[in-house]
Amino acid sequence: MARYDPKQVEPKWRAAWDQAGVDRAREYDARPKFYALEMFPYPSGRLHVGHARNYAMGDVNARFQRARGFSVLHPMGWDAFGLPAENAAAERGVDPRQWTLGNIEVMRVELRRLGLAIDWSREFATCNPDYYGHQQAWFLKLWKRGLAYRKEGLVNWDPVDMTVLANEQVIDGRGWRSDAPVERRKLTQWFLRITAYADELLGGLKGLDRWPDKVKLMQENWIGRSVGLELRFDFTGEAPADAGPGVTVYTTRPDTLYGASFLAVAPDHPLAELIAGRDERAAEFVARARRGGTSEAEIESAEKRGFDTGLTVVHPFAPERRLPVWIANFVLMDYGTGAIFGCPAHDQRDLEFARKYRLPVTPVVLPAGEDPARFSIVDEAWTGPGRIYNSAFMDGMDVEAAKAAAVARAEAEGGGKGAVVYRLRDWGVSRQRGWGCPIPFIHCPACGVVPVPEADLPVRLPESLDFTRPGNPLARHPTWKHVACPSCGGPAERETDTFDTFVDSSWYFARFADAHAEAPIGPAAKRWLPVDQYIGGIEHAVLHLLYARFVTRALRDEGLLDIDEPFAGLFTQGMVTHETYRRQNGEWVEPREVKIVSEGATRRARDAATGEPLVIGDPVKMSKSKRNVIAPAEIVDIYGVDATRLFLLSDSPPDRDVQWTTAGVEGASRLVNRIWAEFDSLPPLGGGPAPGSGARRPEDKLRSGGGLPPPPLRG
RNA sequence: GGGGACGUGGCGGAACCGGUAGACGCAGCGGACUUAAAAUCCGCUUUUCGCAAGGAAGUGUGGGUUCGAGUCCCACCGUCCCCACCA
Repeated sequence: MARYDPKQVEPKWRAAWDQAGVDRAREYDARPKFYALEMFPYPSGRLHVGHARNYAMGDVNARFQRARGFSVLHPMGWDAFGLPAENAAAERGVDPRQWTLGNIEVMRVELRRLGLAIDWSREFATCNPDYYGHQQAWFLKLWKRGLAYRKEGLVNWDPVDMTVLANEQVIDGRGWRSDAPVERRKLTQWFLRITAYADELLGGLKGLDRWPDKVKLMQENWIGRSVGLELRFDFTGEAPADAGPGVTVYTTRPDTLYGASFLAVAPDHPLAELIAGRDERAAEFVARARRGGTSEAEIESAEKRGFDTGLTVVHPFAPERRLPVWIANFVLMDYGTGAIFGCPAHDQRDLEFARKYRLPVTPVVLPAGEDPARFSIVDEAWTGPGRIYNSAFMDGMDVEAAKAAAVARAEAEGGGKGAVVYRLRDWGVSRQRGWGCPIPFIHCPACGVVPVPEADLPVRLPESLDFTRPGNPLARHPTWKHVACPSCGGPAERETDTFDTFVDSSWYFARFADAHAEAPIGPAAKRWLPVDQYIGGIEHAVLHLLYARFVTRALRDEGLLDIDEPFAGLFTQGMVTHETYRRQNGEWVEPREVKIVSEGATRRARDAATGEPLVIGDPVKMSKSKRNVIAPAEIVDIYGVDATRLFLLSDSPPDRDVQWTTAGVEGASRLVNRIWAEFDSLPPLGGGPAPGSGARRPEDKLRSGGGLPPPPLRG
């Protein structure tokens, strides 16, 4: 065979590998284990070159580790619940299950064609009751431990589609499908208590020495630990009877307490709601503040607005001072205590607020080199270091010493205590969606929230659902939700919310380790976990990777796992980009319709059919809207798997973006051909002359000066 | 507003602990093979001066440390990413 023909060679070896079962992971194997995993795909229906690059990397690693003598587990499955299936159902009337399973069939064929060393015997899809039933089982266990709970919380509510949206589904303050302004709405939702592990999740990062620093830093910032003081300001005179003795605020700057000129509570703070219930103007203010968007533009332009409740509190360190209590739109209910003390001299937001409502501005931190008699705050709050003044017992201290002194005094006088607060919020896992894992609970008018008995798991989705109308199809299904209460036997209703799909992906790696086990996590998980090398996109740096780290710990405490960290090594690969092509009228043109002409060093693009000149745009992430998507199947057809993979892995460092170019894959293809020709020209192993090349021996070939130079010697 | 990463030929990029800058690939130029082309193979290819031998400059900009800096330090310019009314 003179030339390499991938169409002949590749199927032969794929079949040989399959038959020999070389990719099967063996449980009983004396060699040390290696668990290689790439983030499993959503079955969108078509394999993307980004997938091809991701799985080629994982495949190279899996084969390399096997060659090094490890017993390798390298599985594959499908993150199969999610919105695209519902959208397809709504738009084309197809059944989400059929749509999803059909996509899996197509993508499995495409993946297998890539010749990946995957143990397909462990394949599963998260939309299969065999998988999600186990998820329901461990969720019930976490509920019994108090790690899963229901509470009323503020959510992004799409008033047109009538569903909660994840933050990622809110684009510039509007629902991504309906384009309706998203409201902040109070809704009772299921939560997982990830905050109980905040400290451990933060501390655990230190041990992850095979994770990119960038990802660890992003998680650290996301968890956002801060040390400060919780302090109660007591009401003066007549406060509403049910308002309690005062308002508890949280601050990281207790050193600036003597600069306080007001208190402010969030519009959702119980006190604000209490006032709103008695005062129409307050109610109006609260309603308006709640409507405010969370998009970047809105926050930047959002004016600081407040409502004076008329209540006053006593300054805990200076009882003669009275401070007004405001409701302010810039105070967040779900951070700290939902209430702050305003120190305009040393906080920019407080300063803007104070200027608008003519509240006093008293500096208490003197920057080095300033004269205390002359120093004043104009437009910019001073947030830097300095010496404390105007502050009684803290006068003369530096900022850090004053913080400690203020906390000590607040604790001694009983009104406050040092407190560590995290930016991290509990994980809201409820979605009003029909194509997801049902949350296994039953609402009984007599018994309240009752767990589905373990024997009744899995709680299966009904066979058919109506996705053509907005809202949750499970909630309006005629029969599905009506059940007898497991506790009293009376009529009751199922929970109709389903899990956020990040729950599905928070433990799949553990299921792969014992994919057919009776229990959610089988005994073989002990052998394989943790994942030794995990590979995926940087876009999951926080959400998926943090959720998986949390669930691993929660399941460990439940006795299901015996590891702290799910992924010992992490690698984040770059995206595959491609040039874009546009007509003069701005219309995007697909690469396959473009002819590239080189004129000296400059490249020009023309429409391959009409010759119309096209504008070449910078390489950007492949997307349908810019029509610059390359389907791996077409490339593999032309160049074969090896050339395609070689190009994707060699043209650019794996953690950086790679620009897809036809010239590049052609170069890779030439190399594959040269290697083939080199070996093809050698005599067969049994001796005798090789066809067409004379009786050359390998040594002659290496010495002949032709072909590749010898590799450099390395230490 | 806060945090982080990165700036090297026409292009993607290499250079590991501070020690020959530009590996490898693409594009380009020249040659071999061929009636011709494709394919393949060989050579050249940072810029600039020079017929050549050879010389000079050169890793975003300006400083600094060092015998020696793409690499370390400071400032600036630019690009990208993450978070963001987080008290």
